Amino acid sequence: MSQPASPLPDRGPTGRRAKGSLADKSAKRVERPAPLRQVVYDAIAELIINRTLEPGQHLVEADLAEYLGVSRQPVREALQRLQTEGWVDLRPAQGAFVHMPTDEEADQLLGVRAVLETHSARLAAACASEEDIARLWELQNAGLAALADDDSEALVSANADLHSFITELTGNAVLSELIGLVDRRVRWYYTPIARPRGHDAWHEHAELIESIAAHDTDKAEKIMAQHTERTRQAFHERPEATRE
Amino acid sequence: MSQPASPLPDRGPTGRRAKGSLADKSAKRVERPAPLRQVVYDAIAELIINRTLEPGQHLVEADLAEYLGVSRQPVREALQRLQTEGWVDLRPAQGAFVHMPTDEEADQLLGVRAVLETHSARLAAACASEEDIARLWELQNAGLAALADDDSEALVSANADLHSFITELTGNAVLSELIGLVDRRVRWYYTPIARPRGHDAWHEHAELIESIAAHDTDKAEKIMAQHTERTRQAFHERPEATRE
DNA sequence: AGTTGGGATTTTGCATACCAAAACCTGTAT
DNA sequence: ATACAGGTTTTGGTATGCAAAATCCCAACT
Repeated sequence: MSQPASPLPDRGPTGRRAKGSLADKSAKRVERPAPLRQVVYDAIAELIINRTLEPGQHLVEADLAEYLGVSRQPVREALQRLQTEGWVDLRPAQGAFVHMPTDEEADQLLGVRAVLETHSARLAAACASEEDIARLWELQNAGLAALADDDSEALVSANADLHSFITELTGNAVLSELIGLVDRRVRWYYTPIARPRGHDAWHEHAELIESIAAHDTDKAEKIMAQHTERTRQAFHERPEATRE
Repeated sequence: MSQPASPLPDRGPTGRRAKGSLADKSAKRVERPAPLRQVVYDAIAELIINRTLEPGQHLVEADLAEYLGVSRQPVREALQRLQTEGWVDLRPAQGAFVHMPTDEEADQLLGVRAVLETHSARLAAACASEEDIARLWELQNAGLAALADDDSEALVSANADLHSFITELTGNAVLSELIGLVDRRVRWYYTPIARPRGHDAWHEHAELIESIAAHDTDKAEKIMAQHTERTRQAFHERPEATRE
């Protein structure tokens, strides 16, 4: 045998799209209707995040399907993706249960986030362009506005936007994807401390952006390390009332 | 409305398993037959790793289902998990294509891996017990044996075992899960350089284990940073022949 | 040559129906 | 209370059907 033949029927040449005549970059595809499983995923995730579905609750496929007006198939697929991303636990032969967050897990997530974001800040400082910096200040101002309005939800969202833009600056797709995953989960735990932490956090953001603008990698790294570590501290010192 | 009522039928109390009478720790459940989707996942992943299915190849659900002797459903579910873990790309309305690894992506993966493993080494050095150390030396010897046998596959496997045990030492489940994900993908790219890199790598491992045994967190961190960075370098200097 | 256009075919995405095995629930007898 | 027996629910998987979308193929046209 000269080479391992595929056990699957031959489907012709593997690499389509061979010659790139029309611009490869900025390939803004035609708008495609989102697959149903994606819509279902978003819907269930939203129900979990806003606590409509409580931690520990048993999610019955048939019930979800009926409630959302779809069949069991997309619900099953959504639940499995929700598992891989930590929103639900899938117990064999028993089904899906809304994940029960523990303090220990939150701490671990915040720890991993700190490491990834710190590295991300260093890379971002190394390669941010002028317009990137401008965009950073825009996002910073959006956050300050939310802070002034005392809008907790907008604050969390603005924070996520700023951090996620920094990760994109790194040019490391793998890194930003990973941070995105961790951040979305952190956000769930984070909401209760967003308000008290807000003032300090956005002051630290300003320093961070300045060091990125100056391409001072060491300083950016250091500030982000402090920033994420303080968020972690804030979580541990959060008021009793927000604990389940 | 006093509290957001669940839109789903009431299924009684949410938290089963309330009172932890029997030991919660070391809960070694009854052996359960692996779900079919898991078996299918492993099978397809194996076919991809050993290059039976080539990068870029179009995977047709029906063909895979027939080949594996199952229906389309478990194949679909496996393919979707394979996507979230980077093995295949799922294009809407077109199906699954074996992921085509690029040098850039490999570099990004190795970069993220370096950050995570470095942090992991620090934590491991902080909290490794005597028997943990003993186990580390066992794994180290297994690696040296594979090196002596010039068994490339065993070498990659032993390397993965050692690194994965170190991540478990951290006691950070989130961290070890994430590293596991990244490592499995790195392994794919890594195989071609395992042999030349082998000798140096296992020498570095010895230093690493020593510093962990001495609970010297700074040194462990530093050595792991060098170790992973050198692996990254080795990848860039790999022989032409191994490039696709 | 090269490109355009229009079916025919294939494949996905989802719905529906059905079933065995496992887990759960309940009531009764110990 | 505990244990047991039987009925119900739920999962996990199979099979099938079908509309929409993408692909492929081939002939007609510059």
